[in-house]
Amino acid sequence: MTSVDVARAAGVSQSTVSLVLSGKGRGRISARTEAAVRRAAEELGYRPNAAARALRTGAARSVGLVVPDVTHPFFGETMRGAQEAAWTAGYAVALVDVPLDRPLEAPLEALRAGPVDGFLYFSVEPPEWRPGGEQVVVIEASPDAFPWVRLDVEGGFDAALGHLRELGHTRIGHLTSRVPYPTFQIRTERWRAALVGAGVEPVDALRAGAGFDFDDAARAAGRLLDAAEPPTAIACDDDILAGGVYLAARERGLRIPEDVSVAGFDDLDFARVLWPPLTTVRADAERLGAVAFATLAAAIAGEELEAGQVLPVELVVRGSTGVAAG
Amino acid sequence: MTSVDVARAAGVSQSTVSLVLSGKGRGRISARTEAAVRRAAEELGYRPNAAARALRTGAARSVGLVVPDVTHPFFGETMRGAQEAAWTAGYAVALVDVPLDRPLEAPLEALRAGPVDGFLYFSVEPPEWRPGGEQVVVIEASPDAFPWVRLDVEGGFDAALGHLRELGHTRIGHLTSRVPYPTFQIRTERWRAALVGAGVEPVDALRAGAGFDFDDAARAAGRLLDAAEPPTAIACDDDILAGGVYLAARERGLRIPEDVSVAGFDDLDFARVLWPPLTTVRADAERLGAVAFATLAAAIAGEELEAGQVLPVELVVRGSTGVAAG
DNA sequence: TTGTATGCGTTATCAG
DNA sequence: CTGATAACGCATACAA
Repeated sequence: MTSVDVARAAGVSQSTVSLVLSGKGRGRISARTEAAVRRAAEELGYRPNAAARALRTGAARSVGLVVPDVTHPFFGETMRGAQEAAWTAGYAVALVDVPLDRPLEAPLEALRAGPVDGFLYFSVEPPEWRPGGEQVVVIEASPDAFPWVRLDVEGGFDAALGHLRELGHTRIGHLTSRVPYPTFQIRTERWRAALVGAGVEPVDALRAGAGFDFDDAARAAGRLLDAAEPPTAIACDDDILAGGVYLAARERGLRIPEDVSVAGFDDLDFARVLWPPLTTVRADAERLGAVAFATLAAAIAGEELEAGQVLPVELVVRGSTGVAAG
Repeated sequence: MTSVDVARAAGVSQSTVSLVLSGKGRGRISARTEAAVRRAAEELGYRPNAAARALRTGAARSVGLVVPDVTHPFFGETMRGAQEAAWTAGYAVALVDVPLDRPLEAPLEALRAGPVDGFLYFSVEPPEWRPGGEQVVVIEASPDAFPWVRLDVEGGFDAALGHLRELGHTRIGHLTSRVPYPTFQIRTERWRAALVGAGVEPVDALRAGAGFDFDDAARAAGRLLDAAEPPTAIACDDDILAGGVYLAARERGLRIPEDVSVAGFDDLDFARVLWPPLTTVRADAERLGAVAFATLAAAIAGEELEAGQVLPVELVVRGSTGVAAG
């Protein structure tokens, strides 16, 4: 079933078929011929061969989506936003899930061979080289060298920290991601600033790093809570980490928020189901993904674009934060 | 950067390059020539053009992954398993997120044009037609007509129900998915059977359906709990639905498990962070995905394969289930 | 307004 | 053992 078959059925040449179906025949092909071609294509169930088209045009109309953890709900939402935007723009989406502790190169290698016109890196640092002509947009990662989209992490974390300070907390702990990415480094900076502002030394005993799983986060939170002078509140880089604090507090018989306040980041769905419901910073992950794709599409189309975009976030106060004890 | 460039650099013909790099030169190409070709390819950073190869061979070495909800952690894990298996087999993975209330055809149409050699349908009913020669494997959906992989839902749900009955529960409610898929219909059948076995009529007042989000699940659970004769335990089709029961119970001042026991299905990560931790049925979603891909790969390779596979699950008893009150 | 001819980069057949 | 050469299906410059 190729354009040649359609041409034969419609009694025209192959190039006419191509012209008609690509829409580039506008005004050059007679209405009758056009109708005949369309009908033949329809009847035969013709669909253009993507490989041939890609070979000929040099564009695959598909983009690669690189995420560090498909199972993290935040990425799930971001992926949904990106993939929905991509599909409506006629782009397919290739998924690449690369755990951060594994080399990127291998899986990407395959895609760089042509199946993909560009990459969306979600919280993953793109490799240095750019051998092919693929476009790249980074989301929540280092903005150097590539167009980027990110959340207003400063504003969000400041809001959470400010909320905690208003409740009288000064010894605020920070449960941080072990991934050394800018988005998390920003959080650490704001945390330091907030503590200094509160007249408290941002000592290492008030910080602990963990991966994005509840058990690891619980262990790290435990170290914070077991310290000689434990924090009265813990600001977390992420809701998953905050979940770890719940686990650690529970093990130690500590009540939230009476004994320790907890604030998260992302507003994942499960945050509301926790008890008490988690105070967190809401981010529109789906929009983040959609904007990222739009940026990439513009780059692929060769359009001029702003270097970066910052999306707003919003503090959501729920039950896990309360006035500082004593 | 094409094979022609490599040929020129190595001082051989283009077809020799192809032979060497595809490994089909085994024993026909001299070691010296082979080395020269490989070195030239290496130095030039040559990588075969995927579109050209796909056009020539008719195989894209990529598969489509169709899921109803990328943000659901269960699909996240399944996708991870499938995509990891795919990458190690040299296949790329195209992601298609199709909410169940939306038509499948549009997004699939694009992929059927050739970029994809086969489809993995996760909890999505594949469309009837199979115009192209793509292979299809269905996961947790109707097994008719296609090879399938699924979880031992019967065994898992029976275990949960049996556990509840051992605790003395007879009026067991069922919070079910609104999606009319076999995997959920099976749960409903087992629930009916269990109630009948306990001498209780499986009336409609003991059943409620919801979508996979906490709010909707909470509303449905509320209807169960507000009934004249509410259930003393609720078996849920899924952990998200179980989360809804937590929300509904909390709103009504009911304690889990003292006033109502709750059992989930899937063992999503957040199940342990709930309070009390959720009793649920653990499913190895990652393996499900990996097995599904392996099945699809076999089908693409034209191998004979067993019609279906059932993967085991395991009951995990935690704090959300207790002895029946009264 | 339509048709002819060409090439995109590969693989694979067939001579040499 | 290696090199011409012919497709694969499409888009497009150019000719008619």
